[in-house]
Amino acid sequence: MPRKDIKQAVRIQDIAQEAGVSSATVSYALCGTRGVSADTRKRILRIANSLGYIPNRQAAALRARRSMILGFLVTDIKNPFFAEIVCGIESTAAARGYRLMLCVTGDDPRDEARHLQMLLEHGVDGLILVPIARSQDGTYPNTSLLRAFHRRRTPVIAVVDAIKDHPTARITTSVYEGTRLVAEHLIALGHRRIAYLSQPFHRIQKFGRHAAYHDALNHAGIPFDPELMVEAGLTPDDAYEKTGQLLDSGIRFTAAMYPNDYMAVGGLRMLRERGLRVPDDVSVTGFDDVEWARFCEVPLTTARFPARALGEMAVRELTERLSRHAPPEDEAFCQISVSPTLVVRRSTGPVAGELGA
Amino acid sequence: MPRKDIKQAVRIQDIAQEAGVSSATVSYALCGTRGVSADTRKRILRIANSLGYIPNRQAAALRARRSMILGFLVTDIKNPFFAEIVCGIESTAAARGYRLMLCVTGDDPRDEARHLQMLLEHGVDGLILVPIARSQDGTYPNTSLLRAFHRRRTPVIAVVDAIKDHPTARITTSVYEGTRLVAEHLIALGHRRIAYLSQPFHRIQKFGRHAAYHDALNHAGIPFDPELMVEAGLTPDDAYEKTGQLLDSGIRFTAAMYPNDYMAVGGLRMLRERGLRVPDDVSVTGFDDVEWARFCEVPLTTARFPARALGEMAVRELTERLSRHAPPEDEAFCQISVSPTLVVRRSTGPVAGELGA
DNA sequence: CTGAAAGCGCTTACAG
DNA sequence: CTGAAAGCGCTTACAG
Repeated sequence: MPRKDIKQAVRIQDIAQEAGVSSATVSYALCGTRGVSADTRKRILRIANSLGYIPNRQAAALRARRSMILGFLVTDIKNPFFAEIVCGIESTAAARGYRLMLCVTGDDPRDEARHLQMLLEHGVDGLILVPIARSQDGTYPNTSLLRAFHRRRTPVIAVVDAIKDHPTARITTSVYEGTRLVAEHLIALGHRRIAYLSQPFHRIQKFGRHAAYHDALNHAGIPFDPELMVEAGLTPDDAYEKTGQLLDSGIRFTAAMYPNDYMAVGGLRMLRERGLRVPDDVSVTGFDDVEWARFCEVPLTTARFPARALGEMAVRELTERLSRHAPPEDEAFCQISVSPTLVVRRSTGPVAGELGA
Repeated sequence: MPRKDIKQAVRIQDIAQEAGVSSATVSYALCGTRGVSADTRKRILRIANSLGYIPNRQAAALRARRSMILGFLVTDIKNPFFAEIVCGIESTAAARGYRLMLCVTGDDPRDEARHLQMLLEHGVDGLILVPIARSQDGTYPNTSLLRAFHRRRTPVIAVVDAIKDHPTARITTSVYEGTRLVAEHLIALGHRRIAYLSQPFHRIQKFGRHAAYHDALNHAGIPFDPELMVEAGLTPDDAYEKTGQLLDSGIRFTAAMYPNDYMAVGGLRMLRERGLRVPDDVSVTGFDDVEWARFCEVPLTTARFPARALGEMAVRELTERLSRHAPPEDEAFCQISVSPTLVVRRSTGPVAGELGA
């Protein structure tokens, strides 16, 4: 028994009836997919408006095979660098009529798999992902799911990091360049014992951060000391911990590099708690140049990447490809690497003494 | 002409054929909506799996009138407080089988309207929103859109802020309590000239921040000085600016309150640039207790609200109501106000001298 | 426990 | 410029 008080949603059919035309005509008038006489169109629009018509996107999606939804899969939204990328993605997508389905993986491959599966089920028109989740062996664990996107002709674009051993479109940040820029800045200031509070090692790319660090030292004739290379988790809390352990170990260093600003603030805090002055006692560097980097305790020297623009570019590439009905052959339709700029602030300075020992 | 190389998506119908049963049985087996003999079920699941079946949620949504999507409308995702709420929402939603459609309004009522409209069109099953967008006259501008959600029996829950003059469910942070806690902490430290770098005034609630500030002063017998109440935008940059202008004006104050941590870091920076020590010269307070608050230049005294839990609660209320098929009568099915805890860190201290003049 | 069939609200060839 | 009709892939009464 249908309840009288539940107002049924108005459909295209209702407008058609009211306007005395077919539902096809209403659809064409509303979407502009085909010419409709000016009179009829105006009448239809007026009626749609007066009836409070709200198109049903599910139905449209089912029939037209496009959902007008983009998926974004990210490891951690609390990292302000990713938050800014989301901003860029959301606003650009909205301007083009797309909505954003947001998935947070917490850097867990199984979570990423579950989310990719759901994104497939919801029929997103395109996928942007930060594919940081890697297995311990360094390979990317979810290639089979990505292939499912490919089979459906759903374009996929990796952002920030590329996907290991899988040729997809990507807009990556040149971590090699950035790390090298930062390292050489420190070396130029006279630092020779530079600690690197790095990411989990299995996530490091072949020609990535570690390579840049090594090359910079090598180029300056500074021997590499493995003791200075410390593995840390991707949060300020872990950077804080690991910095403390490094100080406890008695290993000498005059500068500390962090793989992102988010972690660098954790490091800064530990140094302060141990009574060390930045940059007088230790120079500190971040990576990314998030909004907060210049508001830090000591404004951070860092490598700047245009986070917001990264998100905007990703959406542009995706939507352009969607509107082109591009041939599915070139999975890697976009291969961009964004270069950083070195931003020197107060957290770095010339060497004074050496820390530890 | 259908291309041979395009592999058609496998449908329930294909599984049914392979298994020699009806598509209804496949649907029941997959969703568990009705009993299916153990044998048949097992066979169906095996076939679905081997065929790489991916359910089409658009079709299911259209028929069953539930999209399994929740909408979240937020003013600014770069504010870490909101980023943390998103975390709570996303993980809780995912655990219950819902995806998240994220909309960022930038505190613009027109943008909010556009996004609400799209959320309606996409048929979200529930809506969580931070309804900060208000018109200049202090009323909430998008009530008519919210009524459209109500007509569809789509539950709506406001988070952080309530919706002015519109009875919806809500999980708000008690800004009155928080502000009062912070103000009285400063008063107890001997401060009498407390600047308040407030939000845009038209966004202030009746029994909100300003009332708490006034009451705290009043209670302590301190006269209110309107010069100390400064209107600022909701970003660190604007807080930075306005703090500078306040210093330039020569108005004396020994403490500065900010309406959130995000803005407080902007204030801290300006104070540092002017050579003022915190808390020796000026005490500073934030609001929210975001992750970064304790990593600040000077760790912030602030009022802590459980951001992540807020998001989790909102999703729980929403999904519980959805599964209950609750009567639509009580639009305000949830009326929770979360109380803060005062977190005292290094940014506040006893009065020394007075600033300015 | 199972099946045949209607229908969710659109879009889009097909025909005029 | 317009209409009649098929169909997207599901779910769900209805009937047995």
